[in-house]
Amino acid sequence: MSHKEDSYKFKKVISIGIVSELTGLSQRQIRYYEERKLIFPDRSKGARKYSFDDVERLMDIADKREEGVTTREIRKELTKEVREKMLKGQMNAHFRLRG
Amino acid sequence: MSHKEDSYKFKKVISIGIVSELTGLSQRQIRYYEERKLIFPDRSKGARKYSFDDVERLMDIADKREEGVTTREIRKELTKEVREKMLKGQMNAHFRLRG
DNA sequence: CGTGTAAGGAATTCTGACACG
DNA sequence: CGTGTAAGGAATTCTGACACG
Repeated sequence: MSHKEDSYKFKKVISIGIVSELTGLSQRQIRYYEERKLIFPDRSKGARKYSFDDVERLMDIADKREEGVTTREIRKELTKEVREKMLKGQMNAHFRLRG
Repeated sequence: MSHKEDSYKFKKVISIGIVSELTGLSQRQIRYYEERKLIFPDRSKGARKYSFDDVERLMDIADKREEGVTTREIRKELTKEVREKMLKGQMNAHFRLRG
């Protein structure tokens, strides 16, 4: 279930300059989306570090912004997704327990 | 045959400071192995950028160095591998052509 | 040969703020 | 609200060199 490649996708090692090149977003935009809690980089000695997964998420955010979706709405969608995943986890645990 | 994860593994986006943390090698060592043609980072505005594949390769190099293998020998092994891969590619082409 | 280090410069990143709308 | 920009500082990276062995 867990491949070695998974670590590549989720390991936060990319600096903001490269993320900006990869996504086409300005550093200002990327930092702002963090402020709005849409993205959660790690920090290595103060500097933000992103994963490939973060880069993909930023591209999704960019698409939604172009469609006119506000950061607030994107944030809500994220919250909802997290809520659904937790519920799913609960249900899995439930059915696992009951056969 | 080609997964999306492949691009994660080979995309050169990691700066030398992070590679140093990831491998435990000093920046001096990493640059020296490049000088000896054991590793081939990209450059983004002058700064070296490495892939996860490069990071793994550096760990292999580190292991060999600890065993006392010289950079020259490691370089020879690499040359040999490349030679073998080219031969294999030739053979694949050969048998594909002849059924 | 392989690695450490000090040196000086150039490029990167960070934060808080002002601007505009 | 979302993004641009100038500002000043701190941390990063680069190269060529000297050191040691």
